[in-house]
Amino acid sequence: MPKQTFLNLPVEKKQRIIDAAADEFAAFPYLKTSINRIIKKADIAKGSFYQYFENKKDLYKYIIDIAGETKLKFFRERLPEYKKIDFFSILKEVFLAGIEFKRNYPRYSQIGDLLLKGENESLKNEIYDMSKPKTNDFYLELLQKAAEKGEVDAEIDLEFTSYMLTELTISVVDYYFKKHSSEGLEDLNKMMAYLDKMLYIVKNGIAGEGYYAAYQDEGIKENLSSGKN
Amino acid sequence: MPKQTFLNLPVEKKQRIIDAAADEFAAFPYLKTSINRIIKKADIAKGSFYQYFENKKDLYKYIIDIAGETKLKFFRERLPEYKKIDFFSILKEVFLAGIEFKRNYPRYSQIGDLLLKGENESLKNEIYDMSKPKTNDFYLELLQKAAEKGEVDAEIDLEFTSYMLTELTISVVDYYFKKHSSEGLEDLNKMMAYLDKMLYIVKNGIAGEGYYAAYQDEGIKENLSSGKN
Amino acid sequence: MPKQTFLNLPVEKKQRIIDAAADEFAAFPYLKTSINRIIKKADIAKGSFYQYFENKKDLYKYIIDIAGETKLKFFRERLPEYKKIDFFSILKEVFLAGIEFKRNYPRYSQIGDLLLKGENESLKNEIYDMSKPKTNDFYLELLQKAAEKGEVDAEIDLEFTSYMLTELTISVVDYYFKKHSSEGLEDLNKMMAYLDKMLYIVKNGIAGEGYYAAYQDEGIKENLSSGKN
Amino acid sequence: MPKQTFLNLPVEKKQRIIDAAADEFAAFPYLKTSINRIIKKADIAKGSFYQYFENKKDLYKYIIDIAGETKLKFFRERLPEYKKIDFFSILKEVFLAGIEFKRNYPRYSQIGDLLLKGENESLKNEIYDMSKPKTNDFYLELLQKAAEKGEVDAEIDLEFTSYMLTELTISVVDYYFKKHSSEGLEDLNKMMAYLDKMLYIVKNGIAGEGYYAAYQDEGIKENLSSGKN
DNA sequence: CATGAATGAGGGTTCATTCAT
DNA sequence: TATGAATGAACCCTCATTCAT
Repeated sequence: MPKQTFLNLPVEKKQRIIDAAADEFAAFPYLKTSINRIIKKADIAKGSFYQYFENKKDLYKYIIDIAGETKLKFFRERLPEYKKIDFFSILKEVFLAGIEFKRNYPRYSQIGDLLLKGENESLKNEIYDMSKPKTNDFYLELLQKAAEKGEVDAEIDLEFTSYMLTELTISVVDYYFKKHSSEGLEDLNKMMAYLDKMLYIVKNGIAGEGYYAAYQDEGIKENLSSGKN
Repeated sequence: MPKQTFLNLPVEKKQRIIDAAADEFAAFPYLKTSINRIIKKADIAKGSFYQYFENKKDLYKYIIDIAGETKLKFFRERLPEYKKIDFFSILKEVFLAGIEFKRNYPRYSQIGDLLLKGENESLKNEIYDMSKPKTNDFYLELLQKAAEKGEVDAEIDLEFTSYMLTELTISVVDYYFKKHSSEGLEDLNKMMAYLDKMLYIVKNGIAGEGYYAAYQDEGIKENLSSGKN
Repeated sequence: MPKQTFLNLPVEKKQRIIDAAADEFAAFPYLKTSINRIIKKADIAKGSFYQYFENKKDLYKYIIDIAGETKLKFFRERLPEYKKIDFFSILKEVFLAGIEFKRNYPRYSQIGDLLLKGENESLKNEIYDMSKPKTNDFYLELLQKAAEKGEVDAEIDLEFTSYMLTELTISVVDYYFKKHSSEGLEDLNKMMAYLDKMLYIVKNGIAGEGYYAAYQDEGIKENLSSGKN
Repeated sequence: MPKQTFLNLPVEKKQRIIDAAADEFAAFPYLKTSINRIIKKADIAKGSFYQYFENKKDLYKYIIDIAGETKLKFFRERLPEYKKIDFFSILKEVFLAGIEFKRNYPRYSQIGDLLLKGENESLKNEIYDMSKPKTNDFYLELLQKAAEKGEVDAEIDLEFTSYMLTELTISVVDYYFKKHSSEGLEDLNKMMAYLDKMLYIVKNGIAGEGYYAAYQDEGIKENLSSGKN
């Protein structure tokens, strides 16, 4: 986290530095980001940078933190009421909010994506220990409420499921870009179609009638229940 | 891909270079890998390297390709017969084979992981266009056979589902390491427990009775069907 | 030496600065010491530092001075009476006191050692001109008293001899650490054994009977007397 | 030690680099030496430097090694015959040779001095493990021969004594410069006078008649003998 | 076809000191 | 008197690529 020196800076200068850093971290994978470029863009001296932050990682964590806070605030404002609609519809809303965030804060969103997919595992873990609660627990929270209302299978492992949901949500976006790369986020309909497919799986599963017909008596049941917990 | 000069090399020398490169790409995220270290380990001249490969990326793609081929071969040999057991049990076998591959070819496995999680998106896409078909279609193939046998819901989008399955499988391993970091792959039981949870979700979905009771008459059905094909 | 501003400081703050500086100068060779670290540890402002001291060297000299005074005071208190025992036994006492000082004031002792061995010759000379008298004259004083009592050869150059004694004393400790590095000062017996060897040489010299037998008539005598003065 | 790359260089270029490095290491304490200055003076690229040497320390060790070899060669050539004269006269010759070396190879001599007095203890130890045998054993060798001829007290610890002799020799020079700083080595007579004083002490010891008269019966003898071996 | 020396921009980081407030 | 932000040169080191031999 920034040194006091940075926090004491005039707002305008602070913002200049944050902007320059966000630009850089959104534009390059962490290992390729350059302090030199950041300070040049922010128009501060090299030495000053190290008066503000311990090192590059310190700045990075700070920007990640800002991005996370911004996202959380955005979500909280956009999704004030979960009560009226069912869990899977809420998931849809959350997803839409995520897309919207990507549109409104492409830089922060991009930074988060780069981190999430970052190859620097140890850095990632360090960041996670700091920020994970905020983002990951979001789904867990929703799941818990849904469980209370009986909207989800009572026996599933909520924490595990929330993790899978997170990953699946990301996968939907990835799949979209894989199939329609470079189209941007213009055609929301296609994206939503994929989301529906994903939600269908999560909701109903994919086992077909043939499966139950053929295997239901051969101890599969036990196998299944062991997966509940 | 390597230049002809490389292919003309004696097998022993080729292997030395491949080994050195695999070591390097397994040890560092791509952006941190160093040609200097590779040529030193392989004991070849700097100039020679550039007569064998266009550049670092060229070598990287080549190693990725080898890793992919090795993995595919390993799977094909280990999973010769899918006919006798049901689809979800096969998924389990495939998963186990993946773990086994990790154990037998930790370097290649590690390289694949680093790539998959690599922050260098453009590089990744370049690689994907080349190698994804090989690994990803594996699940698709299985799904298609399962569909023929009616083991999976007839209306789901097989390609999309195979993508989700791939991601979920990876997520299971990630979750395991997140929860039991540094335990290695020793305790397969814990891992398999997570796998069962994942398969349970994929098989049955997570919608609970409360969901159907409350929302079944409010047009949710349509929503669901739109998620099928 | 410190500016008046420093001397005006409340005792507690002065001490904080002295402590921080002593820590730093004991921990690093002078050229590697950092004002940044010192002010951080002392919790004073960068600007304040330069209002208290001219620069790093100024502070360094001041700390060296304090260390010297402390050492001298320690010795004077511990060795109040030289009268009862012979000169060489006093040397032993002095040596022991030195070891004791090392134990009681490891920081100051370490600073002195770093300075003594410091590669920055010009800095060293500057310091010496200031502080050497205090420590070096200690041996000279002892030697003078011993000379008066006839305990040492009447014709030796006392000043020169005191210098050699100083160096030899240091060498004994160096030799000990060279032979038993990392043992610390725990085993005083070994150290004292080396000291005895040194004192033996200083007391008796190392010339053997064979030397006198073979060369006594060949003008060696004159050579010897020329060394007395 | 240098990489093969360096050894393959044309003699002229190698020498240019060695010269530039020797200049630098003679001019500054190790911690203040600058690779930048060295490469500028040697007129080589920054990258080239790191093709030749691992790092600054690697180069430093190399230069130290060269200096040591040069000194040893110089001594061996200048002191071919120890047989005809007594041990203490040989010491004188050795000392003179050292002075002469200082005059002929002031740079190498200066580097050695800086190292010897260097405050960077760990670096020094590293170097010592490499080069100490060559220089320190020189005195030991002489002492052993002298012991065989009975020229030195049969019971002294030769290794310990050789260490003390080394240190005393250095101290003589230090003392000279302390008393006649900035006179250079012009007035050899003064220096030799100090040497004689030192040799006198080493030869005869400094105990006076008064010492033996007063303390000889009070168990001092045992103390002395314990200092022998 | 093999070689390996040459390159120099760029990396992140530390530093003692100044000076306006 | 106290402050602490600003400075920018200097530090060591790494890098992928070129090219003359």
